Amino acid sequence: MPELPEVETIIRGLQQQIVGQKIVRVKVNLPKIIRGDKERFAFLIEGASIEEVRRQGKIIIFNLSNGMSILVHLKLTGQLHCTLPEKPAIKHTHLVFDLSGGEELRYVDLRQFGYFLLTKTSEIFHLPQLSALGPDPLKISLDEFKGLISKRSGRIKSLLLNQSFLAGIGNIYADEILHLSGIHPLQPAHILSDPKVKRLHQAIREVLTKAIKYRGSSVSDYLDLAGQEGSYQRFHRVYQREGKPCLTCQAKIARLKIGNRSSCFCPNCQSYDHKKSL
DNA sequence: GCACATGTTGGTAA
DNA sequence: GTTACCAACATGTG
Repeated sequence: MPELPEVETIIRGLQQQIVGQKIVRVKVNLPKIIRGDKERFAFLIEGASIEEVRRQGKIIIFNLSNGMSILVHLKLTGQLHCTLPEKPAIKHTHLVFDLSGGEELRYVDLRQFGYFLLTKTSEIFHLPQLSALGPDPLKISLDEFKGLISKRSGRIKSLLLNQSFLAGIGNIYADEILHLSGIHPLQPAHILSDPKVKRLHQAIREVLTKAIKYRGSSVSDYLDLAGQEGSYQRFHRVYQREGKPCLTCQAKIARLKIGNRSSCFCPNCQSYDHKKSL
């Protein structure tokens, strides 16, 4: 479930708890999680210190003291846990870093879709995983956003999920953002009226900022570094609420498959634009 | 057991 | 470029 707010919560935890520590030892339980050179992965990072942790979109980047960087994508069910070594490893613990501070950083991933990718820090921006990402949804200006959206003819729901358009929004927040901005998920992007584009830009900031404040949404699996749930799911207005009354107008929340993803929305609150109103 | 659902994205084909 | 579909995988629900 980790989308931008969950990943942001995790990197803030990492910045507080593990930056500055040395990676003493690496245990790989499930090599397929490592992209690229599985054999040398542990060898190349043991002994290096973690100098910086940041994110780009949903990707977590660890910069190490030896000129290497680790990219981590949690995909659907990846989790990073920082715990004392005494704590028994839970099922699906695929990777363990022993840290000089005495704790362990563990990677747990039920569905095994996530990955760790080791690369030279100097080559990081040549990686397609990073270079293909669009701007950060919290940083893009309204004008920039207008420019991008006017060039896209696809359906707005799919566009919000497209990481090369904006990096970080996933299925939960796309549905919540569209509801807050009153836009139908099938709306073609380029014929949104100016006021709606402005509302959308605003809704993106509002939803993501508030979700970060509440440390993300724990729908089924997501937990933060300390194993704690987020609480933004309390504020979900449409996501996974098919058939329930809209919290704004009482109409029944509907669900559609759009681009193979389920989309929940209120047919009454969320309407289409035809680019006439300005 | 079966059918379908679940946070992501990468590859392929049209 | 867009779009649609299937793939990776484990588990839960009806």
